[in-house]
Amino acid sequence: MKISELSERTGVSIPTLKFYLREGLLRPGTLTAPNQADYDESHVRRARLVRVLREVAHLSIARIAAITGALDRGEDLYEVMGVTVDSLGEPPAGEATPERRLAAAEIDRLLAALGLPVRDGSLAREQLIVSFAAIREMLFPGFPVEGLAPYARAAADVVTAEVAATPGIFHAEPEQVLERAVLGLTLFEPILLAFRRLNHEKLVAGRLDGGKGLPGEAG
Amino acid sequence: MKISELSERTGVSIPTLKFYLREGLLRPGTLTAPNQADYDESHVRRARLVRVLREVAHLSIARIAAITGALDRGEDLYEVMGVTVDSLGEPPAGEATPERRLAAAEIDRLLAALGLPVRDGSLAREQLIVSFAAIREMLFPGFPVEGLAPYARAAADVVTAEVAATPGIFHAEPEQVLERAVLGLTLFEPILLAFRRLNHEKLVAGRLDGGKGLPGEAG
DNA sequence: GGATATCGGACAGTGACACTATCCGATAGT
DNA sequence: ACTATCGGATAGTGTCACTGTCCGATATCC
Repeated sequence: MKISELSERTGVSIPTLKFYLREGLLRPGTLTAPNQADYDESHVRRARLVRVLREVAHLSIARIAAITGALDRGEDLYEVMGVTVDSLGEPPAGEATPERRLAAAEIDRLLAALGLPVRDGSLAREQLIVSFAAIREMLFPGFPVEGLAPYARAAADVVTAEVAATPGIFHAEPEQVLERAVLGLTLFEPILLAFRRLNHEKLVAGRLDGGKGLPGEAG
Repeated sequence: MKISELSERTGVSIPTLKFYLREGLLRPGTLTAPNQADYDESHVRRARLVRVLREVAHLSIARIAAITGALDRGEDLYEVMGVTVDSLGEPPAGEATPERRLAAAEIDRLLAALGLPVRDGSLAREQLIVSFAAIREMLFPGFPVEGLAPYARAAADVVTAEVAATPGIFHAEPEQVLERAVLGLTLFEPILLAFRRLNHEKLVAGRLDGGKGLPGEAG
């Protein structure tokens, strides 16, 4: 198919598809003439993957390029998941303060105790460190690492449920296993967050007219 | 204190503080002369709040302005939490397709069954809808809304643990209850996500070599 | 009390980002 | 043959979060 059909099938505009081609998010089509290229179903799937990564996971083009690069290079599942984990969210912004270094040591201890992988430079690890340090600095001074255990447990529960719900996932065609792993990792994140946010809203709503714990004007 | 001291105490540069003042994230100091202003501890706390919202939660200036606006207007806790929930993450990018409208109806049904608040225009609800629709479209066609229940349960568990861990939180000084609620909502999100991501990494690592860790070059 | 540093405030400029527009000569479809 | 569309290259756009510069006024140090 030509680029116009690819555009119609995916809802991505032609200039944007050209941009994705330039950035390497989309592999070039097969040239049938110096200025005619042929795109196939894999391009359709890829364009949709890029769109969902942009619009649902809100990843930058550079980070999507890292993921599609790993996919196109034929990396194995572990490598692709690592790249994807390192592409979700942004790298930490601040500096490496002493507090953060202390937090890092404690986080590493906790992760080891939980049997979770501690890749060097893992973005998930970095985020744990900066969030934990910020919690200690601004919210609960002296907060213990063990206080994070409920989150680790909840996350493990969710992943266990995910595995139970998708028994055959590792037995599909190899090319699509990787894509589906990326999608599974990213598409359920907003759901988990949304439920937590709504639970918080529910909590304060209950506080307001169950016990009138309201600190507003009434003080 | 003057702006230079505020800058030193918070680690935020003077031009950036001026920018925050212009954008209304920081209330103006008390003028002691036409070109001399006095800042206090509330400004220090606010500047740090803005920083953590930028660097840890990655919120845009406009969204932080919505939160600080609610704080400064003296809105009640429920209102502030609602504004904060609507400021976390980005609004959905795509269009309202028929699939999304169907997804919306099912999500609303699920939320009602779970007793979660369904404010009109709630960003959390929107994110549930677009993610759920994307899951159905690209990952698991025919995926039932009930499949989201494990996420709702995990989120509820986490919030329950949070409440249990912070018994006195609603009895602090009113001004700080709101700030702490915002911080509690935002600072623990990256932690929950990070643990899920690491659990996924662990899962595929286990898949690859039956329990070993890294696939490295040999993979 | 005079020199110098810093002040608050206004406004312009910067660099990154994600597209979007325009132009080109070549090819496809009728 | 003629018009629409093609792929590819280059340049331009709008937004965002700062950052830099300038101003006249005030604080601070000798």
